[in-house]
Amino acid sequence: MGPGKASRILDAAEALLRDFGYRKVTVDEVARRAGIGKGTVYLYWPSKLELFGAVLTRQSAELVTKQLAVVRADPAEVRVHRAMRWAFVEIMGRPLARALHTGDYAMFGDLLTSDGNAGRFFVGKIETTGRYLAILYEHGLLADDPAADPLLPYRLSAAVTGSFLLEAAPGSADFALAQKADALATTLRRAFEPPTEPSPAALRAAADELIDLYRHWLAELTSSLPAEYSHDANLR
Amino acid sequence: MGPGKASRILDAAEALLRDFGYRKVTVDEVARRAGIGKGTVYLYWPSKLELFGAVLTRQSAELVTKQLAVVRADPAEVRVHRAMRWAFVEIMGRPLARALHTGDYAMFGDLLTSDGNAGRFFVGKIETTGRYLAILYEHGLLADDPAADPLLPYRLSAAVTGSFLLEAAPGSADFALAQKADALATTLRRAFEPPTEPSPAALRAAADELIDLYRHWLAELTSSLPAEYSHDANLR
DNA sequence: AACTGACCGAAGAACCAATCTGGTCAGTCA
DNA sequence: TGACTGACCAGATTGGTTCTTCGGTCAGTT
Repeated sequence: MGPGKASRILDAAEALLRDFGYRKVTVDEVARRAGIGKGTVYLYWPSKLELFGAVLTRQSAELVTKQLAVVRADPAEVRVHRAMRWAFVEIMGRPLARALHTGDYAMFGDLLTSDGNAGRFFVGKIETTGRYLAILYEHGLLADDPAADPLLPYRLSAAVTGSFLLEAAPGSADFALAQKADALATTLRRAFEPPTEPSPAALRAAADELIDLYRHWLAELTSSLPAEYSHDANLR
Repeated sequence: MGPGKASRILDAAEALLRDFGYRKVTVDEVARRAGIGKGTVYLYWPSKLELFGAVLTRQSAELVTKQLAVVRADPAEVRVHRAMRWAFVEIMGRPLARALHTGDYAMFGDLLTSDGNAGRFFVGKIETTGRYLAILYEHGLLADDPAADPLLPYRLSAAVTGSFLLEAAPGSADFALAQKADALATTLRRAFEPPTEPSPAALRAAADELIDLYRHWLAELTSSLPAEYSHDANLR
């Protein structure tokens, strides 16, 4: 079987969103590009807002799926500085994810400001980050105990955010993306990880737990997507 | 003698800028608040843009003056994590500086986007940061050699920027300002400073050089302000 | 000589008619 | 029968026009 109808609609919506932004894209345009009638779109999503919300959710699901594969291939990728370095490069390579993380909200219009939509999206991310840190500390991959230091997620967020938002500002194009990713990794390794190199066993154990965490997160993300996305091999 | 006329105009412009933003404030309003005629404003500055540019320059000069005093009182304040912690708290306590650093550009309108104005302002800051880092490394207060690592200023900027910009986003009000400042300090100390505690002699030597650097910077800032600001005791 | 405020043109606000678009639903098609 | 469609509607948006405001000037006042 080829891609389902829902997927084709999401593909069309995603391409148009990338090229013209939420406001300039009409539901009719999306339908025509997907080769269907406008009414059909409303058989799958109750509103334009939900449709494009699904585009973002799918994008997130793709990212999590890919990171899952990366960690499976190399357990050392669980380490904060490796995971964030990977995420930085990956996100910067995706126009949509990039715009989302560099604060380029012109592309999204009301899509994010309208409450409820982006809310759940970010909350899931914050929760997952908290558990991620707990797993790392448990296996000696984090310098500070997240349970004893409630500011740790904030501190990590602050350390990472700068790299993303500087990408939006001009004058940061002086360096290659890989260099900036390395800079972020260096900062994170020193500021959040223990000075000693982790053992392969600890990495393996942490990776196993993280994979489980990501699989649950992925299940949650795909649950609000068309059914065909719930059959991903990673969920088994 | 009381405050000069130029100062009173800047005071009026600053208060109105803080309360209503660049676009909503008229030159006539500034003049009336300062108790003078509109034409008089144009005897001191050639345009509205330059007038409000001077407001920002004065704000910078105040910050540098204050930091100068802080470093004079305690040489340990030259250390990256101390200096940035101080700057973070100080800037967040000043509505104008805060808006400038949290990306709240609604307050500034064309004031920053119009080329040439903000350009020089930020360039001076970048140059000074570069020299600041060189001084620190010279006295063993920095883990990496800025001369060998051209990305260091970028890396520091990225690490600091996040703290400022998270202040603009909602949901960061969960923690006290002092806690967030401490978080920033911790990240910076670990990511940029050597693991060993610096000697008082090194701090003293670095502080002396930094004070000199700041005095030159201050002279540069006040040179584009009305003459009365050039007589600051710190410039002697 | 320092200062002022009436005045000018350009930029922006306010208004309104014409157009567009999110969402619905009666009807078509397979 | 049920998946699908596109004409239709009301509310939002746009574009064009008029009216107002404001940055900057300068002849005149103090």
